[in-house]
Formats: sequence, structure tokens, C-alpha cells
Amino acid sequence: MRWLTPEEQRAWRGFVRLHERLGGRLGRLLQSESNVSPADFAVLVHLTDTPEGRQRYQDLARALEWEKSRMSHHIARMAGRGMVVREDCLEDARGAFVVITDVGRAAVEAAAPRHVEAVRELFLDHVTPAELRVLAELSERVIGKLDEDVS
Amino acid sequence: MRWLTPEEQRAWRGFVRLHERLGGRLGRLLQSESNVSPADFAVLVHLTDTPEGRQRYQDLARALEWEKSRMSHHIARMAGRGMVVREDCLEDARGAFVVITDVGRAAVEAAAPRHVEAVRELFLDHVTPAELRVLAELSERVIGKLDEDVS
DNA sequence: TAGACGTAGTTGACACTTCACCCAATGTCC
DNA sequence: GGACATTGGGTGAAGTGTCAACTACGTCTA
Repeated sequence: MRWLTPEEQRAWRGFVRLHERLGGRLGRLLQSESNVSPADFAVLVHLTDTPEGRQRYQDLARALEWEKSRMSHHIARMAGRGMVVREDCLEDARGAFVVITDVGRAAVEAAAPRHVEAVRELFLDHVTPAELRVLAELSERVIGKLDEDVS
Repeated sequence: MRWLTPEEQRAWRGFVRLHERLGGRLGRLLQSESNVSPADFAVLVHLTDTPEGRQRYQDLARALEWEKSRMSHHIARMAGRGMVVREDCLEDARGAFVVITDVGRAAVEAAAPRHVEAVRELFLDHVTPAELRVLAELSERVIGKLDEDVS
């Protein structure tokens, strides 16, 4: 059996740990300063990316890589807090839309600047452009391989 | 307000998404093929790293970067499944040890080879040694900065 | 040595995720 | 146009994580 070499371990562990740490910090920051969970924020950002501020459940689920059940539960909770509303789909009676509300829009707009600033402060500012390029390429390549595997 | 440049976005999004995807795949693999959750696996691996197969709750929590409460709940559940036992600490009556059982040992040993193989197949095989080095260095540097910030 | 403060771990309530299953609408193939 | 699989989404229960409060022990200091 082929175990990991020290360099492989170092890179793999570093990668995993870095994400845990950064994710934790950024998440707590969103929560405490803007009263929005990372999951809420992700949903809201994706909704504001569309011109109408609305998206099909499934498209949203694919974009966020969530299971449909998680999407359903989470949107129900967000709807309860007034950040989004559910809307039936006329073309396909099975389907439904998630639509961002004014409350939701206000929440993203309040949270986004601080979040971006934190990403910069905690991550981007400590990484060179060359490293960033390597990271981007590597990520895209590996994600591409993961996608191939499924098919 | 300074938004992210396209290259910054590409790297940041890629990084986050890569971790989500890889984590998801590896986690589901552990769960389905070895009947061990990623969290269980992490605990068991850390325990087998020590000669006695035992560690203080707090040390384990620090190593895994879990909150003490999560550790307490999770160990209770794992104990319920017979993978570990709780043991009182004689030197410090407040403290306690987590000790791996034979069942736990068998579980890691069954799961580890397949897991390592998957990390290789899904990640390491698609990344050059040079990229790996960049990733390791970058990760360690940024984690170091995160640690400084706290102090 | 009494009080104050810190540390190790626990607990319960609540929020979130997953799993397994349900249902209705749609597609497709004969 | 009827059988059958597929798709889009919902649901309840069980598993998991977080937060705040709590117990009990240890340590420091006046």
C-alpha cells in the first residue's frame, strides 16, 4: 500500500486545514457582524447574480452543490425570516422559484463589503499573484477531473 | 469599496469549490465503503497517532480544531457505537481521556487504505509536485497569519 | 486559607444536514 | 392514449454542530 509522502501530506493537510480555518473565521464574521449564516449569504449572493433576483430551486442547488432536500429546508427557514419567498413556476407545475425580497437584498448589501474585505485581509493579502494563478489553475483542473469521473 | 479582481475571484472561488467537492466525495466514500463519518475518521486517525491510542479531550479538540462541546457530544456518540471509551484522568480530576477500542482500531484500519487511495486518485494525481509545493507553502503562510491575528 | 479567577468537560436547546421515502407533473415509447 | 421511468420538489426523523449556561476542579494571591 502506497502511503502519502511527506510533501504530499504537507500539501494535503495544509489545504484542508486552510479551508477549515478560513471558512470558520469568515463564517463567524458573517454571523456576528451581519447576522447572516454562510449558507444564507451564499444563497443571497447567487440570487442577486440574476437580473430578476430569482432562480429555480434546482439551479440554485446545482450552483451551490447542495442536495435538493437541504435546499428545500433551508429556503423554508429563510422564507420564515423574510429574506426570500417561494414562487410557483408556470411553465413547469412541478417546479418553483426562490425570489429574494427587499429584506434579503438589504442583508447581502450590508454583509458583502465586510466579507470581501475579510477575504482580502485574511487570504488574498498573503498570497502572491503567481501563487494565486497556480491555485486557480490547479483548482479548475482537479474540479474538471471530478466532473469527468461522475459521467 | 474594492471588489475582487477577476483573477482573485477565480482563485478564491476555485479554492472554496475544490474543497467542497473533494471533501464531499471523500466523505461520502468513507461513509459508504467503511461506515465511518469523516469526523469519526479524523478522531480515530489522531488517536492511532499516539502510542497508547489515548488523548486528552482538549488536545484532541485543539488538533482537530473542534470546540470542546462538539468533542464532548461526538465522543459520546462514538462511545455509544463502541469505537472509543472515555477514561477519567488521575493527575487532573477535571480532565478525561478518549481511548480507542479494538473496534475503533479495526474501523480505521479498514478505512484508511481506501481513503488514501482516493485522495491520490481524486487530487494528488492531477497536481504536479511544483504546484503541490506552492500549495503547501501558501497554506502554511496563510494559516500562520491567521494564528497571529488571534494573539 | 478564603476568595477570585481560570480550565476541563458536560448539558440542553436549538439550528442545520442527511437519509429515506413520498408525491405530483412531465417525458417517452409502444 | 396508457404504462413506465424520470424529474422537481417536500417531509419527518435521526444525526450533527453551536451556543450559552453549568459543574467541578485547579491555581493564584491577598
